[in-house]
Amino acid sequence: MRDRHPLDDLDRLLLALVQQDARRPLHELGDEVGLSPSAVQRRLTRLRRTGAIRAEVAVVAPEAVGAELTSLVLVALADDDPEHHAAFRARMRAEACVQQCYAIVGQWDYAVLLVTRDIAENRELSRRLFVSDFGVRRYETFPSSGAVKSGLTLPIEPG
Amino acid sequence: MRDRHPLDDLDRLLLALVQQDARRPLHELGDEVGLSPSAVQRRLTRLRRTGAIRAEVAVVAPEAVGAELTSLVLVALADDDPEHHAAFRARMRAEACVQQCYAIVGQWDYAVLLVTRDIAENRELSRRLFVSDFGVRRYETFPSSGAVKSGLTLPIEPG
DNA sequence: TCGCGCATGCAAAAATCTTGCACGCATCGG
DNA sequence: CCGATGCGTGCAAGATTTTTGCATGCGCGA
Repeated sequence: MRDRHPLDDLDRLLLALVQQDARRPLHELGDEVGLSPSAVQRRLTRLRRTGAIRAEVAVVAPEAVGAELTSLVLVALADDDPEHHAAFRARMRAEACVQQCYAIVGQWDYAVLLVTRDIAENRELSRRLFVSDFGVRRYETFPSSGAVKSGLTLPIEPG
Repeated sequence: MRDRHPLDDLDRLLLALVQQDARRPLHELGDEVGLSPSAVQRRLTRLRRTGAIRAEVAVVAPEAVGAELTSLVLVALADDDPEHHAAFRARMRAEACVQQCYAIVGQWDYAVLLVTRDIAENRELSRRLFVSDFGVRRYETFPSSGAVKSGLTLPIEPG
């Protein structure tokens, strides 16, 4: 969270590297950016502490764990009642199958990325998450027929 | 890719752990699942080799690198010409600002998650990516006013 | 029953990470 | 102008972690 430090080019370079592969040893990263292993180490710990690096995680293949169906669900709530929105958000955060959820502006209020075992589970989940309470007015599901690209790899430019 | 092995419960448990935090030492994971460090190690390398673990990456905070604006773009191509689709997909894969892109079924063909510095860059990018060539018929942009939940954390259940 | 494949634990060896220390460099105030 | 101070660095020792060889145990099929 705390971006006390403005991030210099070396920081950005390191971020670009570790967001591709977080397992590379410090001396390798060091070679690449022209820094000693310990300097790299200290920068990384600072980036972690300040929140520039949120986490270091393994990316699991959905098929490998039986998550065969990914779908995008657009949701519109019935009103702008903050309570309804808060409840909806909380529900999204709590539900494991909700991989991502963005509040969006336009004719829809939320975009939800749902990962489920199959169509049945998806439907069951939708029925549970997107109706009645939470003040959902309507929702529309777009099943994915395949991820063209998926990841959290941000574009990082110097400067 | 190769899911030669069916993944037992320990594998799933390990996946669930490392997808939360890929930096925990083997002996810690071992304690948690009841396995020696080397056994954990061998399972993890197998999971990597078979593709169940796609990558281990650092999750970078978008704001930290000047990516202030995330938006969802729904895209419909003009026709089902495989060439057009292939070209479009290639373009999506190539573009750094395209974080995610899913082929979807319904009134839209693709859902694209665009990460940009600001509205100007977003617009510039859209103009470049979603018109003329690639056979894009129309597209609609939904700027995100905040991520309720974002990550690649899959639900992993035993069995 | 025997043999084989496979996963495990253990322990040694290798690699990596961590940390204390001294130095260089820039900024700031006297 | 000059010394104090803060900050980041490299180096090297020490701690931790990862990797690997080896022997064992278990399940399954011949």
